[in-house]
Amino acid sequence: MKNRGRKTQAAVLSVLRQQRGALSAYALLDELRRTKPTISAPTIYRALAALIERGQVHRLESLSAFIACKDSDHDHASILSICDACGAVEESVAPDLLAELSKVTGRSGFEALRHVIEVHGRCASCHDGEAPA
Amino acid sequence: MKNRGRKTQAAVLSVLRQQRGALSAYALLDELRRTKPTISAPTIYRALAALIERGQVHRLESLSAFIACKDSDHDHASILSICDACGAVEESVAPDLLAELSKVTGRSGFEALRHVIEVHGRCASCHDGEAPA
DNA sequence: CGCTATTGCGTTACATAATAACACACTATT
DNA sequence: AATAGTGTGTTATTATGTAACGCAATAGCG
Repeated sequence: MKNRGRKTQAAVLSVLRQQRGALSAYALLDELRRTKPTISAPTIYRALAALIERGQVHRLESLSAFIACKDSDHDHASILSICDACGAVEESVAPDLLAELSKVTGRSGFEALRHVIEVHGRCASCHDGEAPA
Repeated sequence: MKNRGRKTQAAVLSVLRQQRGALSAYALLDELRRTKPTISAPTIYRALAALIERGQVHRLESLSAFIACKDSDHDHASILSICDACGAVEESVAPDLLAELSKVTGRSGFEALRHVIEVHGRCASCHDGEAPA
């Protein structure tokens, strides 16, 4: 049988999709316990690992948090914009930029295998809403 | 007095500089305890915060680890190449790339304030040394 | 169809990472 | 010298992540 753990994975993904922002593993845990009180950390982490492997979930390294991937199809790494005010996360794709990045790091013979690109700042709404003074 | 905590910061920086790769906060702690057995976690974290603030230390978000900054002068964010085989970390600077990145994330009105760019892979030595089969 | 080996999920229990909150030391000022 | 103020060092706790074990589900075999 191939999909033994898929139930948990589906539940995790479903919760993540309901969120506007990212969720820490333990926030996710609390959420999932509402319907399945016995669930525990490694279960979550394994589900997350599988989902990340398949590109359905991103881990935000700089937040130790997780978010559902929006666009279903991409093998390429994402650029994640994180609003530090409201927690909203936006995905961008820019293959040219990644190629450029690999070129820069490759100058010394480094072989790039995985790109982590996270940009912190303010989203449009939070930026506009700021007090001008 | 302005430099009360500077002793600790200097010690932390000194240890980090002796390393080829990055050090976790607790590895750093163990190291520092050799000369100052009473030192503890928050002391380290505060020293690291100050050093990071001044740009003398980088935090590797994807490793939860820290490394001394090589080139003394830069306000701009670094691109960090991390060899997953030997742990070596290399810094690159590419202002054009950062500008480009800000442009991409800025399409939706996002204001970029801090860039986290970490590239995992193999450094030149580890790449060359690999078994071809 | 039941028995047994295999695989991998779920859980318990623990390790690592980070920080809140308190107590004290040093400095500057009167 | 006494005192207020600032920030450091420590204790204790919270958060994050994982190793290792045991069990459930399945597939192979008699």
